[in-house]
Amino acid sequence: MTATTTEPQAGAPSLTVSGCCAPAASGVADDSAQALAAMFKALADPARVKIVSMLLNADEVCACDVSALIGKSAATTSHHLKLLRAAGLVRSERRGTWVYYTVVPERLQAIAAAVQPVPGR
Amino acid sequence: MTATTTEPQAGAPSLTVSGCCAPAASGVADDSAQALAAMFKALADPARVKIVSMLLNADEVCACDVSALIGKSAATTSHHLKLLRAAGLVRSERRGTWVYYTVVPERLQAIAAAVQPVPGR
DNA sequence: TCGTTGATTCGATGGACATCGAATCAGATC
DNA sequence: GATCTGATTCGATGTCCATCGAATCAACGA
Repeated sequence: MTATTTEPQAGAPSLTVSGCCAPAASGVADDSAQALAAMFKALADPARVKIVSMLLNADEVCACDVSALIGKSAATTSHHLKLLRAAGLVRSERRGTWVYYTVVPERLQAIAAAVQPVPGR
Repeated sequence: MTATTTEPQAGAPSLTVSGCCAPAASGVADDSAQALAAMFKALADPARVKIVSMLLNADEVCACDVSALIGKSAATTSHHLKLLRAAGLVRSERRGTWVYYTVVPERLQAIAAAVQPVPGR
């Protein structure tokens, strides 16, 4: 496995059903709901929220800094980064001894779009 | 407890630090991260994603319909609705025998804003 | 080649949560 | 008041997860 692992690149599902008028608010499909819930779950921890916050304010962050900034052990930090990577929200790149993390903007924008209210409502 | 319980109405925290230049990507404050993580956790379940999806596509939904649409028991449905209410993402209103749920747009927009990349980046 | 340092994985543990059946509460109707 | 129906709460249970210490892996420098 190389530095950047293969992550899910699902086409952004939206909470607002893209098709036509549902009979009585059918809602999103089962698999879409599952995919979205997985992304939300990846952010459902203060430590991971902080990590993504850091990445949003600096294009890349060294893993060695993450541990100190979230105040957790190296093992726990690696665990959180792994979950974020698995959710496709961040990417990792090894340069020599250090590993740098960057955000995946498309995925975050997908989340933003998912919770946006229907325009015509 | 009346129909509409008291829910958190925290001013939308943002993952992008609103203040000035952080020394080296300090990230969001501890309490803001916690508040955001709580909102994400409220959506970290397919059933709750479906519920919010329904509410985004219909201005209000009867609790009696929710149970059928997510395919869970009434008790479980009530549990999920309670969590969404506690997170301030939905509101409930009792009208006679039935309870109707509506989305809280500000809160969802807060989530959307939180994962939005910094404009000037 | 060896020791050093950073990153990840492994194993264990304590706590949180999704789920449901049963019980209870809240209105409405008779 | 009695009863019916919908909504919520309670208690129990099985599973998932956050956390850390220890072990392992990866790259670099002496």
